[in-house]
Amino acid sequence: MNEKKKYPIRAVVQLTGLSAFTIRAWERRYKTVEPLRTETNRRMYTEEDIEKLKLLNGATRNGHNIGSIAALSVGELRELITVRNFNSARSTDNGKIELPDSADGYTELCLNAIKKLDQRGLENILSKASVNLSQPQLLENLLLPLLDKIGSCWQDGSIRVVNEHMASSVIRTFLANQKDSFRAEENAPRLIIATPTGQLHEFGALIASAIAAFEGWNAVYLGPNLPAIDIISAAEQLNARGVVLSISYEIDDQYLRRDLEKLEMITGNIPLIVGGRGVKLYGKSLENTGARFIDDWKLFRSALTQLVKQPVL
Amino acid sequence: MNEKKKYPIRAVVQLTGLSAFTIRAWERRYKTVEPLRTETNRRMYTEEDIEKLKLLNGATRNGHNIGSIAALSVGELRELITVRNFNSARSTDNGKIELPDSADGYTELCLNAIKKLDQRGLENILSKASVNLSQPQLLENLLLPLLDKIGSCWQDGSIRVVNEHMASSVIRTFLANQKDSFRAEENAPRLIIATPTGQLHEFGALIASAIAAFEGWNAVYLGPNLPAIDIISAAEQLNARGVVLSISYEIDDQYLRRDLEKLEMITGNIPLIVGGRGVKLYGKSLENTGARFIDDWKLFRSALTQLVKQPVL
DNA sequence: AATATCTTGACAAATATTAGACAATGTGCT
DNA sequence: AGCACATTGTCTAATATTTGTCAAGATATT
Repeated sequence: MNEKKKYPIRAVVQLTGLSAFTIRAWERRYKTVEPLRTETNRRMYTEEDIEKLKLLNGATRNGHNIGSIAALSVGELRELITVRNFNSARSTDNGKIELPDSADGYTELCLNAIKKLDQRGLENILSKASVNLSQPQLLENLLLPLLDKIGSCWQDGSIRVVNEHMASSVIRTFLANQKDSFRAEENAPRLIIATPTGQLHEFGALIASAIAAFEGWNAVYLGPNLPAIDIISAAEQLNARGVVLSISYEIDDQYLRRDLEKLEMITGNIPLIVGGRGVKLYGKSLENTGARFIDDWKLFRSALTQLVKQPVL
Repeated sequence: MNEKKKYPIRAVVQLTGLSAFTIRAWERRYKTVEPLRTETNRRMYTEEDIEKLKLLNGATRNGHNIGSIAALSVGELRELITVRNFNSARSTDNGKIELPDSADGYTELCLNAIKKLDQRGLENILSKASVNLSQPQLLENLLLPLLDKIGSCWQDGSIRVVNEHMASSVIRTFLANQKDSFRAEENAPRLIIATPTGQLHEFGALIASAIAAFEGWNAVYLGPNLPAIDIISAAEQLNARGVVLSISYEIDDQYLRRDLEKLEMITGNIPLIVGGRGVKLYGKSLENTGARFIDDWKLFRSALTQLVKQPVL
């Protein structure tokens, strides 16, 4: 009953990040989308139109030229983007693929907004970035460096607690939404993501959730600071294909150590991936669980795709 | 309780942030709302009228033409504003959950999803509820009772930590998005919201943020667990019209007490509202700050509208 | 008496529309 | 390399529509 939601061009501009000029030019030249018109000749777009424009925008940012992809369907476009992303190693064109479209620039912008306590501004920048950068760039070239910088600025006193907390809050919901916007099919393989006891920083886990969702997993994010046993039993209850733990603190923690050692008996046949800066400290405690250790996000992606291929036991 | 309270146009202006000119023009041109009249022909608006106007205001800010959305129902408008994740056009609306009529029904559904660790289900129910319930109902009749129940279930052991954390995580981003849906004008009066040192539960503050945004404030949510001094200095830096602190724990905390006492010297002329269950414990520490104490959400709403009217010092 | 609200009509700023132009860039051909 | 050509985002100009704001004059409220 609600299939008749229509959006005027101004809303589309806000939603896609494209300029109205561009949208109209694309329509005129390539018939990308041909929105219905009101009686007074105003364009009215459907949600599907908008989705297609978003995808086209993403694809062009990644080096495709609009003229040759304009005719593709939404499905084909989605595939185009994920495929591109899958084997990002291929560099047929002359290095232009790297597209250093200044994720750094965004990082600076974000940092400024944070220093000015400009919550709204930070939200806006992130949302702009999310349409102008590819998902891996967004996470690995913008958010991770940003979180690093926030950390160091906090330590050298150039930002205060409030700034740090405000930023955390915004980034946290941004990441959660990021994950939601890539919802997989209902029956996609499930992945459980959490941070174990004593680990309060949940950014690693949130980023992992977003990546997993992007890679087509049905990612269930349980939250920070959870006992290992509970995590595993949740994984069993949900019939998960894998479990991801994020350990960020680089401080050895007796509790956590003991907690992790318990995993050994429970982990059963559910593959376990452990990632984060603090991961090296606990290698010994986890050696009997068959856990895979990862301290690099690219590795995480490939570990996920491996996991997909693995037979279900 | 057939509270047929009626509001004159002056009140509607306060509550919606629209000008009286605009409200009348909308009525004349698009029949947005057609309030009843007194015997002397003055417009008298119902609460539903006001909500619709608020929603229309929000939708126009999101790029919609007032002319083309004026005829939509309240529900359709709420749906229109929830732009966040409509990426998934393949939402598989298997109407297998029939929509409850009351907020209580939704609470039950949510609790079930939480017990089953059904993250996606919980998200879906909340998002459905947000279009079928008014904003006050959503917060006060669904989320608050739900949080209470989660708390008691957790204590009597009928749900575990994972369930509680998963729910927190989902509800938290839901609330943050709820706040974003009602973004006010850039120059709307600013309100700073935070929870002081030692207070980790941020739900109260998040709900306050959502309410404030709904009431037309430019709500800046700083985060949980912040030193009072930092909160106040942020308020000054941002030139805020008010500060809201949320104190949930009902355990007396020496640190917090001392921290709050410092507010006295800094609070200057920025009105301070303190709310939450734990608020009674600290009355004495705050008595010199002119703080207003609030332990009821309806009171919070009215306190906000009072604050709007207050002259800027 | 001062203020608030009502109706009607009107204005002006903002925004959308089309067609065409331009500059920057990439591509292909010699 | 070098040169013609194609691609593409941005922009102008002229026109039309949308929409917030207001003035004037009447009536109501405080």
